[in-house]
Amino acid sequence: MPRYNPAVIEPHWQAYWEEHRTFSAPDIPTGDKLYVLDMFPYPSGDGLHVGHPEGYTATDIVCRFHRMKGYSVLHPMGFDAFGLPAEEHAIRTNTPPQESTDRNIATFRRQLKMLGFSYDWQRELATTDVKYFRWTQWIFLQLFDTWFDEDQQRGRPISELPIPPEISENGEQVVRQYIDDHRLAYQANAMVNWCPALGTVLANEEVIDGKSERGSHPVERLPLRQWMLRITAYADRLENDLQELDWSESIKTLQSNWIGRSQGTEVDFYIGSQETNQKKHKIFPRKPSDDVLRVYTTRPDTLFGATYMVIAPEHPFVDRLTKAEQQTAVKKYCESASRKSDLERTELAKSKSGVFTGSYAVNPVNDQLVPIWIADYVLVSYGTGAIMAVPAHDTRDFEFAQQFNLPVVPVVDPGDVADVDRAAVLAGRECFVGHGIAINSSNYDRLATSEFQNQITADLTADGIGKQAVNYKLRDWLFSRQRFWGEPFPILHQLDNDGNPTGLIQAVPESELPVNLPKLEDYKPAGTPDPPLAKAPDDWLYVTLNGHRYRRETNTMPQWAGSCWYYLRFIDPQNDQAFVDPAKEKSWMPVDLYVGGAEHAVLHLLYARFWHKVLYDRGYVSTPEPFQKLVNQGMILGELEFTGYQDPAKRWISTEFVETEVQGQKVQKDSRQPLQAVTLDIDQVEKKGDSFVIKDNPDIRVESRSYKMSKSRGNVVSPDEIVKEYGADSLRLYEMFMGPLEETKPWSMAGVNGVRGFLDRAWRMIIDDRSEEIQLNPAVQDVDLNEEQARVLHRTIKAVTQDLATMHLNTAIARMMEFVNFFTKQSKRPRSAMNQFVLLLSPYAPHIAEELWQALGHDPSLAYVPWPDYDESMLMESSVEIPVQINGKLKSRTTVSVDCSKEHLEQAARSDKKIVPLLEGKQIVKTVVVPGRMVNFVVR
RNA sequence: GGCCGAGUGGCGGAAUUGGCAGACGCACGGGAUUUAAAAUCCCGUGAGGGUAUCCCUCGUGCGGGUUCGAGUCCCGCCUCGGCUACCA
Repeated sequence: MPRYNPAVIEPHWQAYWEEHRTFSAPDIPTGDKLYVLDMFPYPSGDGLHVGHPEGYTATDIVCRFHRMKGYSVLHPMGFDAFGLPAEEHAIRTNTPPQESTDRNIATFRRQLKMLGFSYDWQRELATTDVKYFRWTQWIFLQLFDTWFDEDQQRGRPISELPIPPEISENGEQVVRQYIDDHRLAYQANAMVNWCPALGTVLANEEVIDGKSERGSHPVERLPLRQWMLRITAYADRLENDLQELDWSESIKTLQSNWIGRSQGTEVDFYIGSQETNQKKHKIFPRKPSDDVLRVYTTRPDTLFGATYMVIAPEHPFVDRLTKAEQQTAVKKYCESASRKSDLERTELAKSKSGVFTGSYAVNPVNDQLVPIWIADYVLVSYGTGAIMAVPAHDTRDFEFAQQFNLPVVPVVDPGDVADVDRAAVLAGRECFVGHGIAINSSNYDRLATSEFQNQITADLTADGIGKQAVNYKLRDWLFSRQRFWGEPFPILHQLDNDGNPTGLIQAVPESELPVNLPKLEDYKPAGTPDPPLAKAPDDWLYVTLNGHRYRRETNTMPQWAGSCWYYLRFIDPQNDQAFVDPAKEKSWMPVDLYVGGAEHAVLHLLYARFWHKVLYDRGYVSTPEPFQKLVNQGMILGELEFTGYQDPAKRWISTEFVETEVQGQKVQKDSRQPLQAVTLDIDQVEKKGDSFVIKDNPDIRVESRSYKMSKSRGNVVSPDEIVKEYGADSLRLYEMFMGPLEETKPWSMAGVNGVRGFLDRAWRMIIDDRSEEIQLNPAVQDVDLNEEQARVLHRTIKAVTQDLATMHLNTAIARMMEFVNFFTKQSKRPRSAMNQFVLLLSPYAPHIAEELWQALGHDPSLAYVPWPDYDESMLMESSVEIPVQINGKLKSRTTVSVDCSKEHLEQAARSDKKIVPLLEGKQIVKTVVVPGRMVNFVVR
């Protein structure tokens, strides 16, 4: 077998590594450690996508490199296996979801092994393993057992929660309620997407435009008892601790924006009877009293411009504030609002909607009566669910005021600012949201916005009608799903003698874990909002503990749960005494490099960091953050496509006359006629100016771009076909050669063929492809390197090593290609250089490298052979070509010795035969000489 | 609407961070080998032009600026992509 044949050598070396446990990691690292983690995949029925191996290959290269550098490397893989598709499959086929999950995992495992990743497969786990989710449940119990101490800014055991006397004097029931209200895991009523036609509760992503994704049935919003996690308590720490992390600034801003901390002021507007008017308190009450409507604003300086108020349709005061004559209208409005999805409330609503309650409140700063409206542009879940509306200085309020003819009172003078029509603002005809100088604000007039804010917040605080407040866009985490295929909650609901819930809850004792999923008769939806587990057999559902009868919690945890801590379990995957051994945890954590798709940039990473911080506060982990360095790989798109557009009469329409409608339909700009997309072949088009046009009709521009890979577009590439045709090493190499890891890049089959060509050439550089047996190419000889060969070798080692350290894997491959191009032309190829090259190549293309290493006469494996060193002195060339410029324009090049002095270089440039005539008769104003770099004469 | 990112040959992308734009690969063209093809090897390949084995001009989305010198820095735009969605 003289030719490079990946189909033979790849399975051989995979079997070798597996048999010899080449990549098993020690329990405790010896010497330097490196923990490199891939975001583990959801094992879908479609198998691996070429997007997966991109990040996996990059991390594998880093791992293989560090093993050769002498590090202890932990590089595990597992499966995030709970999830909706498996449950949908179970419903359709009436088979337990475990079965399809196991099948899919087997496919993923096979595909991952086929790509030669150096995972320690002994540590493989799936979130659906009972042995794993036993500890997911255990961590939930820690969250349940923790309260957040605001003063100390950390989570503490619930047993240390101080109980105020006014609580404890009301008896055990009230105390237990108080305690439950302070846990990090607590129950609340939250809205769910209930679909009566399907008889099930849907996840947000299953709802599209207010209809179910499957079957397009109407979806209602329904309040349901849910488990929540108090992530907002950790919001400030989650934001501040980002600073210490080696993550890209854009991901940090993304998380920071998601947390969305804003500082503002809470203000009470009096809504009681007119006679008493507003009361002033000594101190601002923690919970608003019944006769006030509390609002949150970031612009307390605009209080004098508040001309009306708005409460959310779900606000608890809706009924109280609705006057008899408005009853019908309000009821109708709130009902229609409850049917709207969040999306409909925002994007699709081109104009604002709302209804007047009939009630008024008193503006505390000027005692004016302002009408209270209900509108769905105010969200009940943010701030206090009520706002003071300042149409002159808030675009949303302005739109609403225009719609319903409400007064606009300007209170901020913008002054002379570009793009602002000051006169229009002062006349209330335009809205201005910037800072300026106060007007129409009594004795606050003439104050600058920020001074005003400080001043009025102090004054409101002194009067007990306001105080500074902080709000977050981040909401508490809705942590339960009405689904079967998830971790059961280790929670019991106490029942009274009649079998009704008492409202008291009880954690399942740690010794009773795990709470496994029951076997069900069928997986069909119950037809009620009850979770499927409510249909479980009684011997699962009902529990007797310490003489009480309990019913198990029937909600399950969301898919995020298992992925919140898997990186810890990989450190000690078999431990049945603890979720992770503390000594092992301390020696391996934190994760040194975490690579995955940007789609998890916010939620997964935020949730995992939150759990980690709770575990840290409770002393179970040693680092405040789990992932020290994070890299987000870019998306891999399908092959480049050319698309032309035709109208119904099959006439071509150039792209500048094509518009996209909201639903994605392409239409002609003026006539709004729908257009047909036609895929064109590369040789039907040509480049003209900035765009591509139809060759036979150069006035017609066409679209040229790559699209996301999707089944419906039919541009999905499977790793299986690439490995079959080109081999795993070619796939790995191509994915790295495509471009920078973080960038979005289009797939190209021709590109895969190109890197395969490189591996073929590398093979022939070392192996005699004419012989029957594997034997060395006769050009490979035990000879010393000549000066040039040594320079090329050491330059390659240096470049490849440095590029690897900075994860510029595409240019490292280019350097190795240059090496092969050079040495292929050498009639004598020193064996030592070939050895070094194979080591450089091995992290990228490990199978061919092992094969070549053996052919060069070494024992397997090269996985722990020291990484080549380079000698800086070998890189030096004796002479160097220096560009000579006149007025910054390149005019000539001159060759000088590498250690040439500044003076000498200038002299050489000045006397260059092309430069001499150009300088003749000119006055040299300035000469710039950068030794080893360039010379520039500035002349007049 | 907001935030983030990106615009360099026919295509993917390089460019030591202000110093020879287009490394490397693909595609394409020419040649060698071959009965022929595949494979392989060699040469060429940003655009335009000229007195054509040599030389000139232009050129990194557009318009300005800083600098001896800008793909790289600053200001203002345009286009595309991703995320997000009335957060008061």
